[in-house]
Amino acid sequence: MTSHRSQRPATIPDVAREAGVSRSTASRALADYGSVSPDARERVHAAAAKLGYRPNQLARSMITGRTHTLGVVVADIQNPFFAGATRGIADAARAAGYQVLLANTDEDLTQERSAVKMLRDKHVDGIIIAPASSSSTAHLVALREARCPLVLLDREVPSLDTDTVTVDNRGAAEDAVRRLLEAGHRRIGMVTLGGSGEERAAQEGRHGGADRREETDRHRAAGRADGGEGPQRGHGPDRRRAEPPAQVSTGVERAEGFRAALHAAGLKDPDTYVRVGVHGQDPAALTTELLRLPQPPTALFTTDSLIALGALSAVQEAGLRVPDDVSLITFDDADWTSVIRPRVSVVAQPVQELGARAVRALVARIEGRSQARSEHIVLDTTFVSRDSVAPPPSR
Amino acid sequence: MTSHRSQRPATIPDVAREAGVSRSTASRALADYGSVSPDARERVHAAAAKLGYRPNQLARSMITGRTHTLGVVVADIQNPFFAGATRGIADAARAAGYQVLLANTDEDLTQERSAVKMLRDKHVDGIIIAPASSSSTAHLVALREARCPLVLLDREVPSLDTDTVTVDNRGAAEDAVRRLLEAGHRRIGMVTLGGSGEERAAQEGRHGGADRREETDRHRAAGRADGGEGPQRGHGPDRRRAEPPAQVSTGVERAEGFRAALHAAGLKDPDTYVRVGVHGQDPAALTTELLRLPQPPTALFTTDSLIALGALSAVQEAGLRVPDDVSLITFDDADWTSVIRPRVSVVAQPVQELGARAVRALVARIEGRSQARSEHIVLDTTFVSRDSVAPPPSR
DNA sequence: GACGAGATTGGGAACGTTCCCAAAAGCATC
DNA sequence: GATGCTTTTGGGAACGTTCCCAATCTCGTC
Repeated sequence: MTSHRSQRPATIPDVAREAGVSRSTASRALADYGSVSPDARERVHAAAAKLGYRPNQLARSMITGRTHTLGVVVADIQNPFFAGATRGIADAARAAGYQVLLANTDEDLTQERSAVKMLRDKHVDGIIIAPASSSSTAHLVALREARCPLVLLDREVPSLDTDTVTVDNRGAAEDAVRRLLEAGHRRIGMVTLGGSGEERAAQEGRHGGADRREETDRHRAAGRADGGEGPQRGHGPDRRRAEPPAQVSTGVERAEGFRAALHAAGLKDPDTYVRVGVHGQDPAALTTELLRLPQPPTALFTTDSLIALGALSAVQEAGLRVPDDVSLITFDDADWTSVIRPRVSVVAQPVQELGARAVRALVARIEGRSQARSEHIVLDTTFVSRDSVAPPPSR
Repeated sequence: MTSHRSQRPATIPDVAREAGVSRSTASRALADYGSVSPDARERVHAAAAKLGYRPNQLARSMITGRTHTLGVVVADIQNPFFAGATRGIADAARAAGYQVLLANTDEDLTQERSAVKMLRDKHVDGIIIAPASSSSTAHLVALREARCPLVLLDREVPSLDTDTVTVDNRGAAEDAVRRLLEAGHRRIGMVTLGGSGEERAAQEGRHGGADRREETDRHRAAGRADGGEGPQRGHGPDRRRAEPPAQVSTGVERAEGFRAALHAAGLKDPDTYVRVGVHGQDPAALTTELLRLPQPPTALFTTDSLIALGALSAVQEAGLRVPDDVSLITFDDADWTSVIRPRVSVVAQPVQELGARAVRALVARIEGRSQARSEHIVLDTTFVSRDSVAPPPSR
């Protein structure tokens, strides 16, 4: 086969000519629709094999309006969480007959917007996105208006009516923190990273200097610790920059769960030990800040495995030990958590499954076999109890 | 703008009509080529903005023959090495104005072949691949024959004349092992994973027809695994399953470096402590096998961070400690290697840079600005000395 | 006012497919 | 042999763009 080693790849007209039929008949025989006589069908297939014919998907997409391609927009493929989710997406997409066009945004809204634009221009059949912001969502709204199927992965956007695949972040965080409380901890720290520096600077109203941004972020992060829940609001008029909207829903929800647990235990000022950094910031520094407090936390709750690593190194740097001096629970069951000593107790998310379900929901939407109402899939997390939680040190 | 919220997205004819010019003029004004009067240009741009015109890249690709899309085929996006490389690829591609179509093959040749086929059908401008096999490469050869730009990432295929981006695996491995030797070790184990189970099963001869080709490959690869160095050949006929062919070039080269170091130190039977598993196999089990030997190795060399994790857990399982009982060096500076105690000494590869260089080489090839001869980029590894290497225990 | 050079413009074709529809062929029935 | 039905076939158009080329316009010069 493929004996004719012609320069130009064979097209349907070529195959038709070789088989002695018309374009239409050849097309029907190859795509297997309409009616074709057994004889013609066979000749066409033989000709196609002989010429090494491969259908041009671009041309096909032009006509059918379908590319069989899914756009995937994530913050950071290097984060094991997203690597796992992407893996799940890739596998499920392949199984469903779709390919994956990947964009990495580094939590940067500008990049996210341009990625979405590109994906639209390339006419992907649908998009799976872990949006960098739950507030700046014009590009996502536009997507919906253009009737482009859209599934939100891991993160939610309250104002957007679309399918989502998430976990119960609030509940899982509350459960994890409750375990720390049950171990006897009263001073529990939370370290998380949320939103992009860029967006925050933009929201602050100034956008010029790149380093001023850092500075605002810092205030913001500190401010975030001030709350966001109603009761804590009335700080006075000039604290405006002290009430930053938490950018990604997961961060917000986990913080809510964190607070709820503390609240239920009758602890006040739950945000004393909360540190929210911007993406790219060193979580170790944030942790060190906590550990240097006059009354440092005796337990730490971190919202992903990379942050946990930073926290761990800050703890070591401070000459402290897990779990004797500081207990630790983190979101995400990274590969090292069960090998490192002490093994780290984690809130395990079904990362691949999250991606796979997103694909299934998206494909269902694309292929028109799903109800009008948007679907909100919430998968279970699993608390994996290991050795990083102990009672607080007795002083 | 975009006041006309029409169902069908605007096309060039729409814009032309709105601006009162012809299709051609509109196209020229938008794509900015040929000559267009300032007046016409302005009217066209105004019309485009008003209608919210977005060029259809599919149609454009049909004409230009360029999709501005790069195909990326990797074994496992969840492996931090590939996650990092993919990250580098995604970033560099975006910078160069390309998008990334991702395929995950799980080291499975069948999947790899079909991924390559799909990418060709979608007319990607070029492909970056970390091939699962350095011997079964018909699909890659076909790619070359179709003049599809191709860059090999991380792994080489000797028989294929194309650009490659790698590190000096042999040298880096030799250097690492030499360090173990210098610390006084004489029994050094190597744990690696190579090739896919599927291919091996096929190569063992049981797998139906169509694979006889594969079988010949096996003999070749086996010869290669023996070192290619004459002296070590004669092991006797029945040791065949003790000499699994390392399928991917990195595995082979690292094994070569390993043997070269032992050889230079005057040690014989360098393969006594070499364990090669198939992809998906548990590296901990392989390690345990080594540790249970009557004369177990006092140092371990692993070829990626996931294997190191497995080795580490086997060492712990055996009640041994790093580095007191067993020293460890691994390829790949995963995030946890500097946080875990003891910190693990590693051969760090410039993962993102590897991906970025692959993109640059590929884009240069695509855009025709590279010489005819294929380019072999070899990046430097860095040995990061930490705390996992100590002298062997004195008995 | 005729001429030519250069800018500007618009129509037609092309890319490779699928889809629509009308024509042709096959075949049984009256 | 004409009629009607079904199967098979092929030509034309369409998708939305870019490219080619010839036609027109502008304008300065003799």
